[in-house]
Amino acid sequence: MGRPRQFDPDAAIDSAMDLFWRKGFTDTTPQDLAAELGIGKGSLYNTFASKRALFDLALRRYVDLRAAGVTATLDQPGTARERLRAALRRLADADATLTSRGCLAVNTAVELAGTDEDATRTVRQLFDRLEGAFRTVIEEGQASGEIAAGRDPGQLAALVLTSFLGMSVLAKTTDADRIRHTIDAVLATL
Amino acid sequence: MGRPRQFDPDAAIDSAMDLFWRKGFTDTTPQDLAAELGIGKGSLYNTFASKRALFDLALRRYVDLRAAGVTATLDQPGTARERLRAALRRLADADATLTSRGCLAVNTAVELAGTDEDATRTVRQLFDRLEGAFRTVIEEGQASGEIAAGRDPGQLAALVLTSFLGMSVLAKTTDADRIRHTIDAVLATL
DNA sequence: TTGATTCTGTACCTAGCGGTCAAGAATCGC
DNA sequence: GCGATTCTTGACCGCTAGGTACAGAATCAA
Repeated sequence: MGRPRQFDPDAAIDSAMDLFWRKGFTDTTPQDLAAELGIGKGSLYNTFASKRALFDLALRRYVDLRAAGVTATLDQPGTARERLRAALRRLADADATLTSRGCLAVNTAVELAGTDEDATRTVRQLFDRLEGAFRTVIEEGQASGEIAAGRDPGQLAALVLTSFLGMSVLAKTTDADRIRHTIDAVLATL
Repeated sequence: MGRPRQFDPDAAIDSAMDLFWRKGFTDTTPQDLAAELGIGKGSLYNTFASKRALFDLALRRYVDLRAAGVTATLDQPGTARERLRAALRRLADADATLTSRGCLAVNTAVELAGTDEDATRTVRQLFDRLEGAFRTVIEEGQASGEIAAGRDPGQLAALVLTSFLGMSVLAKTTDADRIRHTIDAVLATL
């Protein structure tokens, strides 16, 4: 009972994710959030405990979305190489475009790691999931003879992950073309 | 004439660089800076136009220090591979240690790119300088037969740069050991 | 000395932050 | 219809940010 909520909290988290993604945690104010969600500040704080709590939900959603997106792409049919390229493209496109906001997880790592253990853990979780997914495809590629079997798949996966993180940084200072070239460079080494 | 300044502005920039490096631009307050430099806020603003202007000086200094350090390491005697490893180690050690503050340029790219064209340019300058230096060593390695000559040196240099940026991000969430492993992974692909 | 000049510390200013609260509006069970 | 309950709006609050003003302290030229 009681007055029904006049907005969808779930959609609100999506919008909040978008804002935090574009502006970062610190530079996003409660005003900004309320305006973006189209609600009053009171409703915001009535539904979410604090700016920080909302950010947590948004970050978790981002991590789930990314992880799911990448594994889905990697599970598509095709050679290991093709699937890896598609996955990196997908990540890069989602992150690099739209005023080059980069990757929320990377942005958060840089902004909050060291001061916020919770956020750091969530970010690390995404990194680990991505690395694990990369490793699986690489091993498949090695099994099919498509990728040289001599090299440690864990090492290769670490390289791919690190390159992706680097691309997310690069995306903030350069154009999408350079990102695509970098993807080529990564795949050429496998 | 007039009362002589009671602190060294040059040393002040160094201290400021250190603070900005650890806490980021937004989270560093004029109070913090004055305290760290051991001077009053009045002196701070009498010497430097604004927090932003001080940051600019600090960032430029960082860029010069890094660029000089890397080229110096790469100019040392040794094989191309050895020199590259030393350079990456040096970068990683300077950036990863000490409460894992990462790389000031990377941090700045993530925090300020998109809203601050000046800072973005300065950061991009460092990235370009690093990539250029990497490329030179790689070409030397190819000439001496130490690195496979078949691959585009520009592509390899882009890969090394991107990996370094990725490591700077990773450094904020993981321990130094993982960074060292990643360096190995990068060198193994050359 | 005295003045002109430039530094120094501290009090102060305005704006905006993250967050709270009171008054009213919807909904429900009865 | 009437409470009880929960949401919504918008005014409000304490605090700190980035920055300024000002009175005093050093210096130098004359």
